[in-house]
Formats: sequence, C-alpha cells, structure tokens
Amino acid sequence: MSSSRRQYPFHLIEPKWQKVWDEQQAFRAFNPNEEIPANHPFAQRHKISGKVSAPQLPPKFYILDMFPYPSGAGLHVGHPEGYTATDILARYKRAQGFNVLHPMGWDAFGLPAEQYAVKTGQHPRKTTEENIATFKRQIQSLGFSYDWSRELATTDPDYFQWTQWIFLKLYNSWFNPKTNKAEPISKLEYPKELELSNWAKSQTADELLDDPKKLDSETLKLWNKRREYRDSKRLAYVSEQPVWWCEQLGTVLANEEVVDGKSEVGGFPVVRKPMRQWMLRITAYAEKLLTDLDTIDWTDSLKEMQRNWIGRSEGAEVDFQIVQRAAGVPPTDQTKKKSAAETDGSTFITVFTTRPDTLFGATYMVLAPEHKLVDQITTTEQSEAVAKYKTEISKKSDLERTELAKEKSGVFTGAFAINPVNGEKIPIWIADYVLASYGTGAIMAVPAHDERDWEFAKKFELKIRAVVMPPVDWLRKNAPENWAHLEPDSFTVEFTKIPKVFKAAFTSEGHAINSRNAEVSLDGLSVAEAKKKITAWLEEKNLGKKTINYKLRDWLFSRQRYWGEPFPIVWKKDAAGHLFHEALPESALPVLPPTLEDYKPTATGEPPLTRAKDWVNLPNGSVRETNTMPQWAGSCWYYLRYLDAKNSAAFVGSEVENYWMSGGVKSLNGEIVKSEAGSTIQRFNDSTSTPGVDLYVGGTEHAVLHLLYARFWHKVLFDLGYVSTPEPFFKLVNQGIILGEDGQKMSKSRGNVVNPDDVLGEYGSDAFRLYEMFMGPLEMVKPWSTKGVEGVYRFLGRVWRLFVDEKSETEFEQAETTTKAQSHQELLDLIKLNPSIQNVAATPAQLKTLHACIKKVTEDLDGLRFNTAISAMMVFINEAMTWQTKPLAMMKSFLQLLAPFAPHIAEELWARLHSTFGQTATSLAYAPWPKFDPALLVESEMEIPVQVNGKLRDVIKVSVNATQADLETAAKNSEKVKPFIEGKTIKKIIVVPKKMVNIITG
RNA sequence: GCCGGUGUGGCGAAAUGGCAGACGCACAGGACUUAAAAUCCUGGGACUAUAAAAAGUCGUGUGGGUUCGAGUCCCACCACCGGCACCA
Repeated sequence: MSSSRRQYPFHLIEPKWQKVWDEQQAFRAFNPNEEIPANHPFAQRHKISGKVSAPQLPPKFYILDMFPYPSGAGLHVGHPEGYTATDILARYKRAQGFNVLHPMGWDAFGLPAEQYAVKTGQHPRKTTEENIATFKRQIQSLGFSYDWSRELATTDPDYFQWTQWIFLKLYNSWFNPKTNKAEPISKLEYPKELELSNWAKSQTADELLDDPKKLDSETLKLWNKRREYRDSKRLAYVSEQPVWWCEQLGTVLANEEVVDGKSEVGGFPVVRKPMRQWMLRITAYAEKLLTDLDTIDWTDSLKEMQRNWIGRSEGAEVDFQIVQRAAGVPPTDQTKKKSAAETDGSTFITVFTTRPDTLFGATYMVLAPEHKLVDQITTTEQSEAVAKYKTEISKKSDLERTELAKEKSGVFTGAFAINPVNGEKIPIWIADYVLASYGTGAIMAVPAHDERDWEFAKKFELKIRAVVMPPVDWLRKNAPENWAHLEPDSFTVEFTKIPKVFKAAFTSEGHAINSRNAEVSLDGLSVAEAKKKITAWLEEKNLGKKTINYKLRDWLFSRQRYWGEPFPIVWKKDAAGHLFHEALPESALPVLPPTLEDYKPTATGEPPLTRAKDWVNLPNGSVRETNTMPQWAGSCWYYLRYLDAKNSAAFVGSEVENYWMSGGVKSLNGEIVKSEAGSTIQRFNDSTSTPGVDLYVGGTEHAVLHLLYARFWHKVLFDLGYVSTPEPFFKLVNQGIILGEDGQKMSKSRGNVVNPDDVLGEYGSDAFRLYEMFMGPLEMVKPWSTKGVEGVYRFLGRVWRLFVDEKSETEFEQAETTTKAQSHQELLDLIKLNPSIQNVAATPAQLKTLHACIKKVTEDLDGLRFNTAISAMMVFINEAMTWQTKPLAMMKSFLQLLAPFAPHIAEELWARLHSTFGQTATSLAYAPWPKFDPALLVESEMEIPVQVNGKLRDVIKVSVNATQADLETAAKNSEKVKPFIEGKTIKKIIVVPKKMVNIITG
C-alpha cells in the first residue's frame, strides 16, 4: 500500500480515546437497581446516581449484533459493517438520552476448534480462547461502544449451564393444544387407561424402581406406559428415525443444515440413516412462528423466507379403503369405519391433499416407498418388484432422488383402494416422488390437475379424468384435436361435453366438472366452494377432515461431537430392563464435558464422549447421554444473557428482563393489543422503544436457522413465564455482504480478501468505519474499494484541517520524526486550534447550512441511511471550508453529528475546542444530540423551475411568499420562457406552490 | 417452476410524482513545488451544433399506460442476485 502523507494523527488519537473510554467504562449500560457511580458520564447526563429503579431510569434501547463465531482467520471486513451500523445507532441513541444496551460476545462452540483438536491434540477450549482474544483485539481497535462488562462466550460453563437449564425446561414441558401454549410436564393429563392406582400414586418413581418386588407386573407395565406417554409429549424428546448422517463430519445434521443434499458446513455428502436422536418439538409452534411474523418489523424477504420454511398448507385428509390385500390376509369388511380400521391396523390409507375439490379425478394412489403399509398391502405377484424398487430407492442419496427433470419411477403394489366419492377401484402404486416425511406419506393422484401425477400417469398409462373446467383459450391449446374447433359457448354449461383428457395437466383454478355422486355434486362450483362442500361431506361421512400441514419438521437437536454442550440427561434401566432417560437436577448444572485424548468422531456414529468411561458411568449405575447440543443452542438465547450476564441465580433476573425487553414499568402503561392473527403483542405509549431487542443487525445466512430457533425458544420461555415478550427481536436488518474489489465474493482462492488490520493501519478506524457506511445502503451487496476508503479518509483530513492550525501541525510532524522522547499527549499538544474558529455569533447562512445538516443526519439515522447522512456532513464541510470565521458553537454541533460515525476524531477535536476556549468538556458520548430549528431553514427567496409542456425552460427566483398569480406572471415574463410561448395560446398553467410552474400551450 | 429483491454516468451511488445524477471514486485541466506526493481551485450523462458560447435533441433494463409532469404509480416483459423447489 502507498505510504502517502498521513492526513491526520489518527495513530495517536484512536488509542488515546479507546483508553479513555475503557478507563471511564463510558459505555456501561446500567440495570435497574445497579449502583451508578456519581462521576459516570451517564449519571451526570441524566442527573441520577446510586441505585435507581426501572421507572427512574431513562427509556431503554437495546441494539444487538449477531455475535460472531471467533474463527482462526480473524475478523473480515464483513463483520464491522453490521457492527459499525449498530455502533453508530447506539451512540446516536445515547446522545438522545436513551439507556443504551449494546453488548458483544462469542458464539464459540463449533467444529473448526474441534477439528483442530483432532489434528493437533490441543484442547478446543485453548483454541477458542486464542481466537476470542484475536477477535476482541480487532473489534476493540474499531472503537465500538460495547459494554464489555457483559461479554459472554457460549463455551463458558457460567453461560452454558443456563443453556442446559433451558434444555431442562424444554424437556420438562409439553405443548397443550387446549391452552395453545407450553406447560410444565407435571400438569400433563393422562388418558383414562393410564391412570394410576391410589397406591401407586403414593409412591415416587424412585421408590418403585428401587424395590421392584413392590411392583406387580401390571403396575410396572402401567408405569412404563405412563412414562412412554409422557416422554412422547415432551418438547425435547428422543426419537429413532431416519436422520441426515454426514460421514466426513462424523455427526448428524438438522434439515436446516443440509443444502442440496450436502452438509452446509464443508459441503460433504449426507445420507439418511435411522438413529436414536434428541428432537425439539418446534412443529408445535409452527402456527405461532408464522402468525407472529405480522407483529415484528422485519423485511418482507426475510419474513417470506421463514414463511416458506414453515410451509403452511391448508387441505384435507381423506381415508381410502384398501380392497385387495396381500395373500394370507383376509379381505376386510368394506363397511367398516375408520375407528374399527385403526384397531386392525391396515384397512385404510390416509392421504393429505390441498385440492380435495379434485377428489372425483383421483384415479390412482401413490405411497412413499418407506410408507409403513407398503409391505402389508403388496400382493404376492408384486412383492418381488416392490422389494427391488425399495432397495434401489434406499441406495439413492436424497440429491439423486430430487434431481431436476428426473423421470418419474414407481411400481404397482397389486393392491387397490376405493375412491370414497365415487366408489371407483383405483390402483395403489409406490413411487419416490411421494415423500414419506410430508403429510401422511401417501397421496391421491389427480393426473388431470397435477403436473407430477400427470407425468406419472402418462408414463405408466394410468387413467386420467378432468374434473376442473379450464378456460377456453387453454382448451384451444390443450384439448384433443376433435375438440379444438369448438366455440366458447359449447363449453360453458354442458359439462358432459367437456373432453375428459387434455394434452397437459390443468393446474389453475376453474369450475368443477364431472364431480358428482348420488349424495353430493360439485359441478359448477369454484375451487374454493368445491373444497368447502366436499370437505364438509367427507367429515359428515367420517371419511376425512380438514387439515393443516407444515413443511417445518421437528428440530434434530443432538450431535455426535465433542465441542458442544453436554445434555443434562442420564439413562437408566428399570427393573424389567427397559432403558429410559431422566433429567439431571438443576443442582447438577453445569454438566461439564470430560477432557479427552482423542477428539475424533467415530465411524459408527458413537459420540466421542463415550470414550470418557469415568465420565459416562455414574456411581449409581446410570449412564450419561453422550451426544452434545448443536451450535445453535448457545445462540438461541444469548441476547437474554446479556441483560444480566453475571447473574448466578437465574439465566436472567425478571426485573432486569422486564426493563430491557418490555421497557420496564412502561409496559404496564403500554397498550396490550391483539395482532390480526390473534396473538397478544405489547406496544408502548411512547413510540421511542419497542418490545424485545429494538434493533438486531446481522447476515441473511441466519434467516431460517438461528432466527427461527431463537424465536422458538423465546416463545417457550414466554409460555412458561420466564420472559415478558412473545417475540425476541422487534426490528431486524440484514446487512448486505461485501464483495471483493473485483466484484466477486471475497475468498482466499481468489486472493481478493481485504484484511481489516491493513486498512486500520493505513487509514485508521474512523475512516474504516466511515467507509463501511458510505459504500451504499446497509442492506445492499456492494464491492469493496480501497480508493473509496481514501475518499472518506480525505474527508476526515479536511475536517481535521478545518479545526487545527496548519503551522502547528507541521511542527508536530517534525517533532514526531525527530524527538522520540516526547509522549503521545505532548506531541498532540503541539497541535493548536485553527484561529479561524472564534466564539462569535453565526451568520444566518451559516446557521442554515448547519441546521440543514442536523436535519438530514438526524432523519437519515432514524431511517438507517448512513451513506446519505455522511454525504450531508461532507456537504457541510465543503461549505464550511469557505468561511473566513467559524463560530465555535456551530463547530461543536457539527462534531456531535460526526461523533457516532467517527468517534475518535470527534472526541479529540471536541476536547480541543473546550480547552482552547477555557471550557470544561464532558464526554462527547453523552452530549445531548443537537436539535434542528426549522425556522432557520426557511428561505426568503427560492428557485422555482419553469416548464413549458413539461420541459424545463428556466429557473426563476421568487420570494417564498409569492402567490400563485405572482408565480404565473414571473414565469410568463421569463426571457427564456418567452420564445416557447410566443404566438401560442396558453391552455393551462399549473402552479405547484413552492415547487414549480408548468405552462401548457395549445 | 414458485417466492423475494435489484436494474440510474467510466465506478460506488442520490433523488416526499415536480430542476435526474447530490456525495464520493476515477479522469482531465489549473495553482503551489526544482520535481513528485499531499493540498487547493475548475470541469464533466450522451449526442448535435459551434472558433467559443448561447442553444437544441435524447437519456434511469425493454415495451405500453395513467398524469400538466414518471427513475418514482399501473400493466406486460427482459436480465441479474438471493431463497425454496417432486411438500401433493
């Protein structure tokens, strides 16, 4: 990099002020009833000190960054983009008088540290601590106003004991559909057949288990059944099911961590493998997670991503009776109803459809190859083909199964089902285009109105019947030849004339045709009407019911890793040898992981923790759970721990939680409103603070992972009464990624990675911060430009020279290169204030320039438009450069505007202004934000554009008080306008007061 | 395929329906300097015309529309970016 002349001594200024802020603890945020030192700038600004309760504190403002994973590579230029935005806002809100909470911490569990441990044997904790130290140094060198007293790392036992504590809450809760919220498992109601005898009720579980002789086998059986029932209801439960297993990573992964059939981390192949895993019942919250999106201020695209991920579909479940069964199984009585069918297990297949209106067009059925009824219904003749197909499918990766433009495949089972609306006997197939994991794993196929069913039916020559009326122009294109000539009238009324097979699937909406039986007719109804009618009929006949399905699956929560939170769970055996799990008591927290010599994952999927035999086997004979929690666990609630980071008695104190998340006492005065979706949200009477985190900034990569998981945990904690808001993050903004200088994504292989340390060394942190914000709108993707950094750096140089005496700066520079003995402060003291700054009154023009700038910067900060706020300050400086005399008060105001963006240079110049004029400087960080005076912005004259027929011809100067008539006259008299209106009739003159004049000629 | 977003000078970008291109970069010319760097001043959308100026025409992805007036609103497309994708 070029070693051009330094614009200003940022290398002395920046460390100086960072040290001052640190010594003052200037950015400590104070909790209710926390001791506020009288000499703290916050105390002085708000004239409070000592222990102050929530109502006496200023209003809260919680500004949060997505905390980083401290990788070995150190900070990249993308991190400070969001951090700078939040820091500017934090400083701005502090100046406005808010009690600002702006914390930072470390999402420190994770694979890289563990992989490094596998390679070198170095404990992941050591690697993690080193990386955190690097990250912290880099972040601190940027002068962010974090309250470091609240720093946390997810790997600290003091932290993760509460992560484990929250897991216990999940474990010990269930979702009560009657109250629509999570409740303690102790309140679970058991079905009648599982009720205990009075004697058994009087015993504790341990008593029963300790002395199996006390138990007759019936009681033991019942006890086990009750446990099974209870365990099946928990929000954290164990399930043996096919999960994503990644051989290379040696662990299972959540759906959200699998992208295109590969692991999101590392891009390794994943395969489906049935394993016993911990799951979290996020699906119970699908509806709340969806509807509550309406109550929070996120971007549409982000909300849409979450909506898509949750994937709500309304439709119906329909029961199809099986009429031909595998050899050796007697045919069932076709008149049997569902309830009877349930007990014999296999006479009905239930499908899910979003188009029950097309039920009359269902000409075959398809089951997923993994569907549990497949083997039972397959006929002897077809059993070989079915078995072969199933084997083929199981070998395929999911990527191969979902490959685009793949031809449909499938096999007939030999069995048939009865279409309940028309009694038709339809074949049952299995095919991999039906997914076992969605809906019921079975579909009714309506080839006339579904692309996939159409393709399948064409390939295997299955019956196709149209039951929805397409529009005429669609018919002209897609009806068979002998129908193509028909005129529109032929199609409108007589349904019998409609061709039953078209040349393609018609999937849009239309009126129903060919859809009636003796009891019900859908013919002529719209899709919506037909759905309603047929669903009602199905429900009446006990053949089906209205249903809602979600794409969202329960969250696979265990990993076969070392470097994660151990589960606070042990496994025990009862007297009959049944294995069951049990929660450790809260007093056993934190459950620390053992130290291992070998951190390697095992090929079998046995977690590495199983190697620590002494740790795993407890003296009482029980065995520890050896899986660990995923990295997302720690990030699900860190924003709550910041509120009360040192609390050893609770994950967060309730008074503290209420102040920061609900505005403390303000929430009591606030309005409780129902959202459209019916959930309760809190709004405050004053519009200044909002429920939850007021502003959360981070990358879009967390749109469906972290942000969905954290909302889920928060809602559980809300239901259980531990937090006071239903949503954690009120406003959320995604910063756009920063590309390399070549417009490509930054990567080592491209060699276009910009190292923040280099930029800081060359231009200083104020310039770096300013540039990150000046590049463009926060949310946009934008390429890095080193020349652009130089541009804002030059701007800071101009600011500096506006305030300091150039001669004295030359002396300073000479002193710096020659006399090494002087301290930094002594060197800085050589620089004197620019004599053109004087304690005089400002001219009206100067005031106007300043107040225009205050207005623009204030409004832009409120709208997070940092780039244009910086432009406004540049305009001010360009103008101020031309002034002979610069009024002191004005220059102070400008520094206050600059301070959130470039805090070091602003503090330095602020201190100089005060000392030079014999004033005492209080910290700029707490100086009240300047207010603009609209009266000063009013002009006496203004320039008005004059158009003729919409084309600009002149700009005239008129008095602001000019009437419409004045404007008309002035416009017509303009020398430049005259040639365009001479000899023409003026049809109309449009005058927009204070805006423009438009003359329309004939 | 579906959903969301974005298209404006050489580049990053700015514009409550009312002077398109603020601000910055790059570039060009000038001042200062032995010279360079740094700094300061000036210029600039394209095209036509001109010695120069004045002036004119066109111009915000494309094509329509609404309006006295459209980058901005409406309709139909195109391109790029992001997400989802055999979810019945």
